[in-house]
Amino acid sequence: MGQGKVTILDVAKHAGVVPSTVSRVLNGYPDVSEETRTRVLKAIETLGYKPNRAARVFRTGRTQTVSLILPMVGTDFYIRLINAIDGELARYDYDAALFPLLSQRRLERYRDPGALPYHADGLLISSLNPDHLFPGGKIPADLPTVLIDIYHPAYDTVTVDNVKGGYLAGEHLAERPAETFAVMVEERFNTPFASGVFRDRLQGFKQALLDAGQPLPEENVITVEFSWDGGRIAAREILNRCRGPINVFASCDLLARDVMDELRHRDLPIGREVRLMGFDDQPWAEDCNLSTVRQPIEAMGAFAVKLLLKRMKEPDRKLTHKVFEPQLAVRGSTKGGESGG
Amino acid sequence: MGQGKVTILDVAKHAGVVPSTVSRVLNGYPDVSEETRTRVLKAIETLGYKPNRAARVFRTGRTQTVSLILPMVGTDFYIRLINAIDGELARYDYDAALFPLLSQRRLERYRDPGALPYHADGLLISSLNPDHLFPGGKIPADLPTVLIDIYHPAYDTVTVDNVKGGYLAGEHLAERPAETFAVMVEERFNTPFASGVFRDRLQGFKQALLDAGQPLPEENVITVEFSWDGGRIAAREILNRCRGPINVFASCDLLARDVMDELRHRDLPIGREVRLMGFDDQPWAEDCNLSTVRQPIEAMGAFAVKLLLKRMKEPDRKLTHKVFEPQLAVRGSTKGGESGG
DNA sequence: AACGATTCCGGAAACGATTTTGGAAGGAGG
DNA sequence: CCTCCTTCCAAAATCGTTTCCGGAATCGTT
Repeated sequence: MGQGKVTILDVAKHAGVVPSTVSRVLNGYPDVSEETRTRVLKAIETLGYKPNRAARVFRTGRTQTVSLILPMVGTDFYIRLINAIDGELARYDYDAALFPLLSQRRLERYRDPGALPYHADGLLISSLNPDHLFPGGKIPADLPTVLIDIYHPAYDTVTVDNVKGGYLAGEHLAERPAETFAVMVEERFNTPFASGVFRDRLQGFKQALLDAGQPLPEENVITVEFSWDGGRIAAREILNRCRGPINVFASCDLLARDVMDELRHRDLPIGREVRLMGFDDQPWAEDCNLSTVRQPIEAMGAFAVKLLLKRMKEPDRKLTHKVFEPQLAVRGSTKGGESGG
Repeated sequence: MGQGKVTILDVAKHAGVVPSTVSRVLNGYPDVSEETRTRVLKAIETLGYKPNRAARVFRTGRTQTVSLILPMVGTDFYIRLINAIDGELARYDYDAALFPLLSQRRLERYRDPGALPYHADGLLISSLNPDHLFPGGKIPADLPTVLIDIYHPAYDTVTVDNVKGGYLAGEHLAERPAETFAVMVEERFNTPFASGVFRDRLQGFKQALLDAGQPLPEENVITVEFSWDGGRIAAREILNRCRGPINVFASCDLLARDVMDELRHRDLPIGREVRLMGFDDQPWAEDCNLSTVRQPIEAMGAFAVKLLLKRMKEPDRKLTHKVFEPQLAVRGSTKGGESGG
């Protein structure tokens, strides 16, 4: 029963009350006697009434929805971020809608202020620079917005200190003297998709080595494309160039795993002659026994949600630029060879 | 200019016309002279008018949106599927909103017919069984719906013939006589997340071996949990149990890659003494030289979108159950050892 | 018994667009 | 000059809810 055309008016009529009373029941407002409440509830039940979301959104101007715009959904970073954000939003009775920027066409559609992502109470943007994303650098719709994993002076931002992360990795490896290499992922700048995190990690890493008096030669920075065997290629090049003890810093764990596979293939014991660090602390990094740098992604996601909700409540509050600290996760892949006591 | 509160009425006033005329201009309807059109357009420009999506949706009852509900977003299958669906929908001027079922809490929210995913013109559900997903098995909102990667008699469905895929793999390996193993991923049934694809693949595989007169012993089916090193563990067990030529069928490529890593670690030449097949044809399978079974995910996504749009146009059309054929992708990991000429 | 406060509910005006209807102006044809 | 058809636009109804206002009934206090 209920052909989907039942309105609040029908319910009101059936219960012998007026629409505003039904609305009060629906929204849990006070000023409704227990008796009328049950009568209305019963009418809703028997008529199979389902509130019209469009009408409600239209009237109230609130969607109880937050849109999350991000480059893609497939990497571990985004998976964890999505999980964290979705979970936190659910706690506050908000829905989350995901909008990956999977094609040029999509991106162009999202330049229209009337596009679906802006049909929300707030906006979370991850790893994308509004300056490059939108013409004029302004987000099409005027929504409360928080940026994640990318810094921008004009928005609330939640980032992790990648320079610091690289520095930690550098410090850690510098304690174990060896010929040192850094494997980088190629970033294409001047696109919305280059957030500069890899550059920052490398910068911190170099600085740490410099501070330790072991500056990294420029030719020891090996840049590879991000493909499934980029790390293998890099590993081979390193092993061709060098025989003694080696330190390798890979700017992300995926890369590190490929390097590790290649080393294992050559039966090189990891952690003694060759030491390896990743970055990200992917879920499998512990199983791999891979030393790495951990980003508190879950905390970042939760913080971003809370920040956005605050911004939605007080549009005029001053900007927040939260920077999370990465943490060193030392495991077997760098265990041997300390120089100091 | 334009505090975000400009309505169609303001535009009309400014242009010296009536709201309905502005609406006609906005929607490209006829019966507007070129002169008024430009006048209205100019008023829109100077006032910075942005149409109110909520009002439009409310009035028209159309959202130009399709919701995609799926278990998660991180695996290659879903990434490709999302890409395909998103791209196809964009071609028809539809927006796509993603709703991964990441937590129990989320799932419960989505049982409410007023939840965000149902605020759309149509619904795509991937890999989830409505019977287990929703109490009573009925989708909360009465929307045009197409199921992907799972069969159900009461809905339009788009699936791939996993039994056939397993059969192809079995046939292929049976031509290369050896002790044969199958590595399975554990599926938890009676949850919304068990679509049965792995079971189907194994069933087809067994049948092929049976038809070839080389039935697969039950103890040669090795079931592992889906974790990063499940494949390694399986590989070790297989190698412990058997010395001669070996055929291994892994029910997905991820598993196959782990098996491969373990074999490589032991310096066993893949493709001669040990032959390996995967399933899925992940993007990196070609680089790995891994024989596998390819699912036409892109075609499935595009077909599902077209089917949904048809269903939206004609709610009474008869059900479609489209089954796509998987294809064998023969590569180096199974090249050697044919028995026949 | 009088009075203000509280509880409960009805009436009606919004919210901002689309859609339907009707009619004025202008042109063509008899 | 009258009729008939286009072309163009105005007027008003409408979508389904929420919210504001106000009045009647009930309650508690003095």
